[in-house]
Amino acid sequence: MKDTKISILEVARLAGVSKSTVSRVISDRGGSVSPKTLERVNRAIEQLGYRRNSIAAGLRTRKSYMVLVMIPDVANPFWSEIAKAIQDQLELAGYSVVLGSTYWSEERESRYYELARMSRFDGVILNSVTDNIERIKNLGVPAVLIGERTAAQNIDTVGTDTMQAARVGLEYLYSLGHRKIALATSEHGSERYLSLRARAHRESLHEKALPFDPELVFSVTLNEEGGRTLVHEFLTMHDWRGRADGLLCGNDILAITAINEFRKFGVIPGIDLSIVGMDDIPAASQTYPPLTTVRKPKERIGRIAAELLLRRMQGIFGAPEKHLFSAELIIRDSVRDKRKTT
Amino acid sequence: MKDTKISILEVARLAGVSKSTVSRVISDRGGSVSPKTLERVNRAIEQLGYRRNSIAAGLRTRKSYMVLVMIPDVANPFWSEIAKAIQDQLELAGYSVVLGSTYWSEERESRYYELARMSRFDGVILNSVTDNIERIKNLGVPAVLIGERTAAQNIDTVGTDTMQAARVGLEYLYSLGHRKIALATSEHGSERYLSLRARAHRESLHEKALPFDPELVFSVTLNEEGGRTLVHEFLTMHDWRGRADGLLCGNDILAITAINEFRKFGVIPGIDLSIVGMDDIPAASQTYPPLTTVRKPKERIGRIAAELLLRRMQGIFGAPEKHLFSAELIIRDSVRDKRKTT
DNA sequence: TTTCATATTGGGAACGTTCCCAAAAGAATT
DNA sequence: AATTCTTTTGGGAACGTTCCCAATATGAAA
Repeated sequence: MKDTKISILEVARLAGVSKSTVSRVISDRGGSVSPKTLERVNRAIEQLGYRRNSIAAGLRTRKSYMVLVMIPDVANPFWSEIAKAIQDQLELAGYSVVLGSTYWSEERESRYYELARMSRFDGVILNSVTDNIERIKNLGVPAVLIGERTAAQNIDTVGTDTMQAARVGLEYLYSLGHRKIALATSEHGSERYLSLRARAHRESLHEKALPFDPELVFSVTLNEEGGRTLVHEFLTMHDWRGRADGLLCGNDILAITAINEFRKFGVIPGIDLSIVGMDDIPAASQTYPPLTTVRKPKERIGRIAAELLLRRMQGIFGAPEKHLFSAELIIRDSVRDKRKTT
Repeated sequence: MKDTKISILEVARLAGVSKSTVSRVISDRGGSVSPKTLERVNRAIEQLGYRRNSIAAGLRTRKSYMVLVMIPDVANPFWSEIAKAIQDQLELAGYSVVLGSTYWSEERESRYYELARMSRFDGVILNSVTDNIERIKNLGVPAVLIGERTAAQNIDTVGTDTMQAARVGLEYLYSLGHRKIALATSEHGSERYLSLRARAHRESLHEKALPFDPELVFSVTLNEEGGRTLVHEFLTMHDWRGRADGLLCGNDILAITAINEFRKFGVIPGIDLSIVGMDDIPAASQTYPPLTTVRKPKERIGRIAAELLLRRMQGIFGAPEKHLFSAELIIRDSVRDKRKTT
């Protein structure tokens, strides 16, 4: 009932030319064809409803024009915005983007690695839960890593300067008079994030000659559940009002959840406790009060990663590149100006 | 420097067997191989770092074990949850899921159609912006449509009963004493949504013998921008306080944005105006006040769609199936009980 | 031991393209 | 008209698998 396998040969026969000529017509690699035959071949294609089998073509050319973008959570706007930027850029160059969401599961991640290894994609852009550098190099195709990965020496990476981003938030809190600043971040995935943010936290305190209270460092996963855990732990901390006046969250999901949770328990964010997020996802401007956060250049990260991969796929190799962007403070309303007398 | 094309033949040579035998080992289709040779072949594979070229295999078998899931917006939790359910189900059956986000762009949609047509995927699950049935049938592979599509006669569809969902929300508002209920929905994509929800709205009013005020039907896109537009239009409506006491939104993104926007303008959601959303995305429980909404069975939709596609891909054809689920009211705090005296 | 059934192996022919190179056909130059 | 150059065409040979079928080895039954 359906199209029974019409290949290049059937087209060639109908058009009265050779398969090579048909191939020249359908593959845009500019083999010269006379206008007359071009017309004839196109008519035959139309008539037979022929469709090119790109699997077969890919077998011969070793190109699929497909790129795998593997990220932890497609439902997190931070990631989906990066993915969108990548997609925009790659499609301009004729590549199709395929999204893989690992949902932080190593098993899923392995699946996608397997998929990529099987010569299906021309390149991969990824943020790996498990930082298995060997596995990435083993893909056999160009790969660009997203995120700050100091360990990944020989791989192209594009990311934000995590420490700088954390410091921007901390400095702001300090500048408005906060002196007891808590930190909520994750141990999920690479431990480096924790240490980087934690390090920024500690260094900041040290510079200002402020005391370091280890209980003010909360380690939770960077999702809504983590946000609830955070608030629970925070509020059960002994004398928290005396101990903390500010809170820097590892991402906006955490911060937004925290804002809502705190309010449920009668703690008014931005009054009783100042909160600063990280990433600047769209929802950050929709909270009550709107969230002050540190914006990461998501669009830029995606675009640069795509450009870099594009170059690698064109065979332009060279020393691995490391792109590290700095983050920018977005002032909204979740931080109180403690210098003002109330 | 890298793996220079090691094929099945190199493995066969090293193991001292024929390529057929190696093929039997790597493709799990259970051709019998003696334990001894199995062992030898596996060692050779290991030793050479051989990796199966699934493009070549796919050319021969006409199977790719990849499924394309094409949805409008991967960043909307409603869609990403459905996608996740599909993924879970299909992976169980050995398929890999590839996500395509069209971001409501017809051009992107066309791209994905093209991709799917090129014999790269074994099946497609999609929610199409443009409801081009012909195009879907032309894919040449099994396809399952997500959403209520009465027009799509010959295609398998899985979705929620839009009218019933709308009615659930409306009935609830009515039962708590609301008599002037506004509706915010979209003209985006298929007009059917508008008419279905609008129809439910009108029918509901009619049943209760309530007057129909055409100005209480707002047509906006189902995203944050639409939410802001909605609130603006709503508040500039003449004598809105006298004219409306409830608002049913076409999806939660709209409702959540509206909640926040209303508050900005001093209108307290759940007190001054009751708001009901639709979908029940996670963020709905995080608003202030938490959003009363109508839950669609996202996980179920995804799972059933996947199971259906799976059956089709196994060659089990038959009459097109139409699965329509009903939605369930989730009561939170954005609707006021007007029967109580205040 | 012979005979038969069964399990295991190997060799070519697909699958549908593109690539390479040579041949043919035109166009331009002498 | 002969020569050279350029454009257009065609015919195998890949690409790396799986499939089909025949051939061989193995084991059980007679």
